Amino acid sequence: MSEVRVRFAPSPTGDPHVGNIRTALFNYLYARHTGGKFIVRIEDTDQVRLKEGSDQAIFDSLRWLGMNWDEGPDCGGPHAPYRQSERLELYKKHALELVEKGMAYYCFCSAERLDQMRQIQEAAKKAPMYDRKCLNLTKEEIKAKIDAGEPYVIRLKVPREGTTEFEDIIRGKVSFENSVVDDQVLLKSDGFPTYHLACVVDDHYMGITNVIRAEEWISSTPKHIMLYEAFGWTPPRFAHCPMVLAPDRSKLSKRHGATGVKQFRDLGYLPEALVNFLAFLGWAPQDEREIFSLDELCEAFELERVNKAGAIFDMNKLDWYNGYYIRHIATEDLANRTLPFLEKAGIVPNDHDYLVKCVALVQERMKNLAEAPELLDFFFKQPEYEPSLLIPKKSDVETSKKALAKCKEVLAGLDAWEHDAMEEALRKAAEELGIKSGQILWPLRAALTGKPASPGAFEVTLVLGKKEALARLDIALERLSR
RNA sequence: GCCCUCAUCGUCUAGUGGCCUAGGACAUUGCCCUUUCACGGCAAAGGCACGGGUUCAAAUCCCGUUGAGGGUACCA
Repeated sequence: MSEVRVRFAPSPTGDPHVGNIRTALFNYLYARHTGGKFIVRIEDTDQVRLKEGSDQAIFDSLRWLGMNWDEGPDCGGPHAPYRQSERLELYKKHALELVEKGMAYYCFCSAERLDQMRQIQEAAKKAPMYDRKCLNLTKEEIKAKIDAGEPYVIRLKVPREGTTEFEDIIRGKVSFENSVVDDQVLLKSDGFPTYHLACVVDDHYMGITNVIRAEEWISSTPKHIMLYEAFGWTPPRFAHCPMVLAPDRSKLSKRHGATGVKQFRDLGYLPEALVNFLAFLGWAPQDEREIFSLDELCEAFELERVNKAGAIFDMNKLDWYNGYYIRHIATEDLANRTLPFLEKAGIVPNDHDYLVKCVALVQERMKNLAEAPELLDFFFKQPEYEPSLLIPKKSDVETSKKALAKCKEVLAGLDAWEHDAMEEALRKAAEELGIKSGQILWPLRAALTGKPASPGAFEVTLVLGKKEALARLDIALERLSR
């Protein structure tokens, strides 16, 4: 058995969609699991949909998620070029070869005529299909039209009889009546190939052994198989992955919110979380583990275990994964990753050790990196808050004043600036005042953080330092006295 | 319309004829921990789309129905 070779073949139309990236992931995992090669190929055969900078967005996204490739437009390889717009001659040559063999033909029909034809067919409740008007043009007629500069396309001559079937790795046997397959355009009038021609030619010459792609391609697979047969090539093995769906079960699209990989990065998702989540959309291991690193996925992934049914992209689960990874990476690492988000919010931590200490306190509360500023801002500036925040439920102004004054006294007199001593001293203080610990700890915490929810009072006090803590207590006391 | 594909808790899924009284995770609810919010722990609720077969035995096999998704372009 020869080496597995798979490819991710996106068209450069912008920030890659998470659904496409999930397909890329499955390709990548299959390649790494089998010790095969993972190839990136840019399918830029549609000049209309091209978007500037897409190649880079694709490379960035793959790299960000940790998927590296063995051959591609940027790094080359034995079957370069890996950008279809640079292989036009090859496609044209093969289209012509099929015309020569009588398996494809020139078509001079205008877009308008095709449109009209389809409308009539639809009105008659028939499947829209090319009517083969140009199938029987004579050599002379064809030559005359070409010489006259008439635009043309080349169409595959699909047999009207028989069936075409294939064994899908995920779905098993899939079969189509040839009579429902249209005479697909192979070469467009602008000289570019259609996807169908280009991917078959490239997959053949690039030695692709397994075509792993989304379910939406099932219906075009018979056309591809016919092409392999027409050229006399052995088709690769096919595996059609389930679709990634929106919560309403429709195709996940922009109207459902974030769909691009870069969007998720900007929203504060960790690549580890996105990878783990995406891998579990349509695949599950044999055991009940939920947490897998990319390497562990490579180890465990089996194409045969991929599900058939479409999977809804569940943000809740993604959030859980993200929170999980945030809690489990090193604090130092997390601090570095929050930096861009903090800076964007105008928080510029100049003391790295201090930042790490602060991050440690919010690590188990953070669901995504974008929350870092609102979780951490009070560590870097005096917080704004309503005085009422200083008064916990079942307490009152006077008690809070008393408590805060006592805090000042206790903290100022504390020699050992560490957790246990502070806790002991403050709890004792509450006892002396005859109030519950919550009646002293809530005001303290609120005075320091300005938030109803935050890390614990002792931890925050410790990190903020004696001087800052006392200053904030003064401000709190002042606010309560207004 | 036609063609293809699919169908287990709300969601992602385990399950390949008896280990299923259908397991796990997310979400939800309750309790515990607790100065708050989280985290963590414990518990609860919640599912084999429907109808026929086959079989001693079916979530698992077959047929049909329904529903959902995809395709039906000189887009990929």
